[in-house]
Amino acid sequence: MNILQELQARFRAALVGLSDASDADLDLIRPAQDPKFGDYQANLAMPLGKRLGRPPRDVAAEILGRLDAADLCHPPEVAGPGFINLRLKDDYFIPHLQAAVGDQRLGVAPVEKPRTFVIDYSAPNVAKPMHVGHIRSTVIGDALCRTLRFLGHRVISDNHIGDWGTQFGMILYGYKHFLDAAAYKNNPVAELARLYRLVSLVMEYYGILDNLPVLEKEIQKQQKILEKLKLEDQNNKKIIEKIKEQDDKVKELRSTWVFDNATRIWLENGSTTPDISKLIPEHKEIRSDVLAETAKLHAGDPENRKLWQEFLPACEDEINRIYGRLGIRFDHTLGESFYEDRLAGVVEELVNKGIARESDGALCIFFPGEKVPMLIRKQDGAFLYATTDLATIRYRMEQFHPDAILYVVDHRQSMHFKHLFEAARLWGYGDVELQHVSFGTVLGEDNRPFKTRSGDTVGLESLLDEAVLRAGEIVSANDDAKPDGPELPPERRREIAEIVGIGALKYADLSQNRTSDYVFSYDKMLAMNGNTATYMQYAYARVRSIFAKGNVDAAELRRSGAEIVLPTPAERALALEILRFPEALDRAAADYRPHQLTAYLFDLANRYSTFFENCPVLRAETDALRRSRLLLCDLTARTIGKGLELLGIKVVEKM
RNA sequence: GCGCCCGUAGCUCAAGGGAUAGAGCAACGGAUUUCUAAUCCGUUGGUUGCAGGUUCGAAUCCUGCCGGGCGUGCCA
Repeated sequence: MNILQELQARFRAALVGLSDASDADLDLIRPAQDPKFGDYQANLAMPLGKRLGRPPRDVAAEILGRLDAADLCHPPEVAGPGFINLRLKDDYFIPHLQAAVGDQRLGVAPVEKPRTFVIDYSAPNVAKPMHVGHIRSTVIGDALCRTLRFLGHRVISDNHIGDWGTQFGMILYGYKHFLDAAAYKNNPVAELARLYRLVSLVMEYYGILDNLPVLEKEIQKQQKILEKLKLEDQNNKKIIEKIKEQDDKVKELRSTWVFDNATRIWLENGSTTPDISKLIPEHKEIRSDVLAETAKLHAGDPENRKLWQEFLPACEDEINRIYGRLGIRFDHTLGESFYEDRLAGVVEELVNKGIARESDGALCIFFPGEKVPMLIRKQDGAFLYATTDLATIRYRMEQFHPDAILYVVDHRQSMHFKHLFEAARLWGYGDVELQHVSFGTVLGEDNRPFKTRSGDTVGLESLLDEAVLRAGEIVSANDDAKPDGPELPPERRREIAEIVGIGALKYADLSQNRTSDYVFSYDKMLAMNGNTATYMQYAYARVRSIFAKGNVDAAELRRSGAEIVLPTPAERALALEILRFPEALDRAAADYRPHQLTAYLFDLANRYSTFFENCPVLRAETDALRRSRLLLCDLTARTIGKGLELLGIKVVEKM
């Protein structure tokens, strides 16, 4: 039961015949901003009055004259310039609450018109360990899958893994030159990760070696420009500004040089772990050789192909282990390699249709009014990720016939997706909704991209371990402080810590508007106050604890036919909040923003806390009131549990 | 240079063109023989970067400026 939808339906009927009214006006029916305005408010009389050329209050009065909602709410009031304030009758919504008691879906009706979604998220490069950068895509994508699926849509999740790129060339090179056979036999994943790191360090060394002279030249050039500027009119404000800008530019170049040079020395004198200083001289051509290994793989070289087939399962096992820990699964894992044999055909067709054309030796798709094209084939004949993405769209359209394809990818790729979607439309895929569900960067508490102290990106697994470790400390401290003494054995504490730690990590990400960067903080995500998973899990556990303490069987209670009554404001507020669950899910799904759901859960948990403070449950004055309150507790817990489940977060019975 | 995004309380963030811009943290003051205080209640704190404009109504839409991030032809 969606109260908002019901109100909108009633208003729609009341607006019939009122010229110029449309469904868009119904969007202006909302939950009240302030309790003193009632439960819901309709703000549609103002724009309507404007369009009809009549005083809004008159329009509001006319609408109310036609409105048939006496069963839903008390007589509405017109306030201010024409706000219509609506106060629901308890008799109206209590039966819906009562219905939710016996409903697996908590009164959330499936959508009338299910759509088919393909959701593309996580997409790590499987040749290297997952890191902090993968968490947002993975967590947000998973939450969207779960939420849309629960709402009744058909959802196909597809992990478009990187299993065909240069990273595999690096591992191939490493395997052929640096392999520790015993280590590989013992733990292939760890050895491949070691090889990857080794090769990338040596490559970085030669990259820097090449880059330093270029930097020096550029510094000289920019320095000259700076000197010239200094000779100009020093009273001109614009010149002074330019000098400052130019000075910053030079400084930045110099600091890059200093940093790169320090890295060079660091790599040369053997202070790295592992020490690569002895390897450097023996692998002067590593960068082109790695590319050659990649090219050989793509060309079908039997040895490289065989090795790739050997590596891939190990790499996939590794990421699957982490997905297992995160509770994430995919319907499909169709990586880049899956599309390899389709790319040439895609390019040929785009050229034949006149969508792509040659430019500087590459094949490009140009867009009206845009300077930069999208490249679909390089000068050397190799394909690019744009090519794969186009082939992927075709495959998904043919295989799944989706109404929408969502790409949960960070915002830095917005131009790529703009181009990709435009190209897809030119190619004939104009009907499908193509959405870049973008998100910001994960920052450290210094407001810079989250890195370790030595500057490496943080591995995803160590992130999980740290969150779980800290959660464990909190769980133990709390259990030790319980009034009747600790009740959790060590292994149970560990299980709870895993759920609390990983839940905190996910929730911290999901509760933020995905479009902005977000600042990563263990302390904040594990805080017990505020909008955190821990607070929500705690609210859930407290409810369960009441049932345990009162020796109440929740399932039996639900079947008992006990009635809900709402004698106090705290109970009424909690009851209404429970019924708003469907509205929150709709909002979260509408713009693919899970933080709408977390915000709702936080509101719900807050109302519950107020209720919990004010309304004794087990010690309620009468047995009827006790049973009513137990039902409210149960509904709250189930709603929190379901909401968290849709976010991919688990709950515990005790914590 | 061009393009995209962002700028809200000391900090981290909310706010569907709607009434007095809200939370958490921090600070301060209260509540506990706990139905789990990992809590609750309250106080303080704002020129929503600046200047215009559109509108009955702007944090939100438009224009310009200031500040920041990201991207910008053969990586993904």
